[in-house]
Amino acid sequence: MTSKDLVIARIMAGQRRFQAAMARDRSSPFFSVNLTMQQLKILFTLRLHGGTGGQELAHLMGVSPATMTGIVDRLVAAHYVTRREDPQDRRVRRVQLTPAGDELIDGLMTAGEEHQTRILSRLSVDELTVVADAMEIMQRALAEDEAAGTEPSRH
Amino acid sequence: MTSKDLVIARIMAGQRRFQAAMARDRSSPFFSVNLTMQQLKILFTLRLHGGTGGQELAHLMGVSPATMTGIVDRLVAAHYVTRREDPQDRRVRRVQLTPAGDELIDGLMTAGEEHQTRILSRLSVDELTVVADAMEIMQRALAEDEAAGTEPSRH
DNA sequence: CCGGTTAGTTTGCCTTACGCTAATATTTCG
DNA sequence: CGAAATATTAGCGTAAGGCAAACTAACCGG
Repeated sequence: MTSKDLVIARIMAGQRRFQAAMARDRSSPFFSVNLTMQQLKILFTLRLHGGTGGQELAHLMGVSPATMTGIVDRLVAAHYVTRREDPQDRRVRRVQLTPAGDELIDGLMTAGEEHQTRILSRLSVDELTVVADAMEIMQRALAEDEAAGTEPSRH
Repeated sequence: MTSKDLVIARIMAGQRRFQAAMARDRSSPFFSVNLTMQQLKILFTLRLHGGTGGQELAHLMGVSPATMTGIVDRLVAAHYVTRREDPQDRRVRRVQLTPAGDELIDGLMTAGEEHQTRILSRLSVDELTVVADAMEIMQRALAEDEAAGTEPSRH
C-alpha cells in the first residue's frame, strides 16, 4: 500500500462519515418522492441520456414497448416527462424530462446542500480557501478523467 | 454577499458538478434495487433509527399497523429486516435491519466510491494532501455542528 | 409503388404490493 | 379486573407493472 493509497483511504473514510451525517438529516427529499421505483429509475435514465426514443427506453429498462407505453403515459400525466414525435422519423416518440422532472432529480441529487452549506459557514476564510483549493484540484482531476477514459465506458 | 459566501458558493457549485459526474456512472447500485419505494423508505428509516417498534414504524411512515405488518412480512421474507419480540414489552415487535439490509443501504449511500477513488488516484501526493486537509477541516466543522445544534433538529 | 420491417399503442389478462376497516388475541397497567 | 395498547388476520379495493397478441402508421429498399 503506497502512501498515496493511504491518503486516498483516509479521504474516502472522511467522505463516508460525511455521507452518514447527511443521511441523518430527516428532511431528505427522498422521503417525499411519490413515484414507484420503476418510474424513478426511468427519470434518472432520461436524465442520463437527455431523452430517448420509446423503443430505446424500453430496451434500456429491460421491458416490453407495451409496458413502457403505460409507464410513460403515467409520467406524462404527472408532468415529469414529455413525449413528442421525432421530426426525423415520425414513428419514434422522443421522451424527455420536463423542468419538473429535472427539478425532482436535482432535488434528490443535491439533497443535503443546506446542511453542507451550514457546515461550510462554520469555517474561517482560510479554512474555506483550503476546501476551495481541494475542490479545484478534484474538478481538474475529474475533467482529466472524463477526457481520458470515460468515452469507452460511457457506452 | 460576503467573501465567505462567495467561496462557499464556489465550493457548492464544484460539488454539484462532481455529483453530476457521479450520476453519469451507469453502474450505480440504484438501478439494481428491486424493492418498492415504500420498502426502501422503510429500510432508510430503520437505518436512521437503529430499529423501531412496529407501531412506531407505522406511525413514522404514516400508515396503519395492519399495512405495516404486511410490508414488514415481505421485508423479513427478503431477509432485509428482522422482527423480534421486545423483552420489555411483549406486545411490541422490534424491527431492525439485517446485515443484508445494512449492506443494501450502505451500497446506495456509498455509490460512486470507486469512481471517486479513481479520480483521487490521478492526483499527486501534494494535491492529495490538500484534499485530505480539506477533509479534516470539514470533519471538524461537522463534529462542531453536531455538538452544537443538531440535538434540537434531531427530532 | 409495393411489400417487408419497424415503432408505438391498445386490449386483455395476470401478478404483486399497498392501503384501509373491522375483528381478534395477547399483553400491559392503573 | 377492565380498559387500553400492540400486532395480526381477513376481506376488499386500487394502482402499477408486465406480457403476448393484434393493430396502425411510418419507413425504406427493390
